[in-house]
Amino acid sequence: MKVTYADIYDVIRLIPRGRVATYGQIAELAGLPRQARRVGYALSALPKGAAVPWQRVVNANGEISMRAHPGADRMQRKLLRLEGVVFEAGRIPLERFQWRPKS
DNA sequence: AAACTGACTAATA
DNA sequence: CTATTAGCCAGTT
Repeated sequence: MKVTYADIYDVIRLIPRGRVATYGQIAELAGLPRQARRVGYALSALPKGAAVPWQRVVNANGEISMRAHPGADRMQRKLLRLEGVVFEAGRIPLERFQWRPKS
């Protein structure tokens, strides 16, 4: 079946406040195993003003991934800290903050 | 229709 | 720690 960017956005909307998810994790939940990259592609195409908590998506290392817009990584960090997510040595301890759906 | 564009990950050296 | 490699495709122009 065809998985569109909108489907990926739907998964990202499920991430609770104060939690983060990795690209690979979202890819898997969206039915796209091993296609983490496409999640990144979808986010880069995210329309301005879309109701998607994009800041809760980080890479597998708990770090913020680079993007075209300069300074955006700094803002992402700020937004996450406001939600209670802690950064240690420039990264998020995923064992504590990664979203675990269903459990 | 065809070319171009991108927020990744895991494995290996 | 860094570098390289293979795996992946919808949306926009």
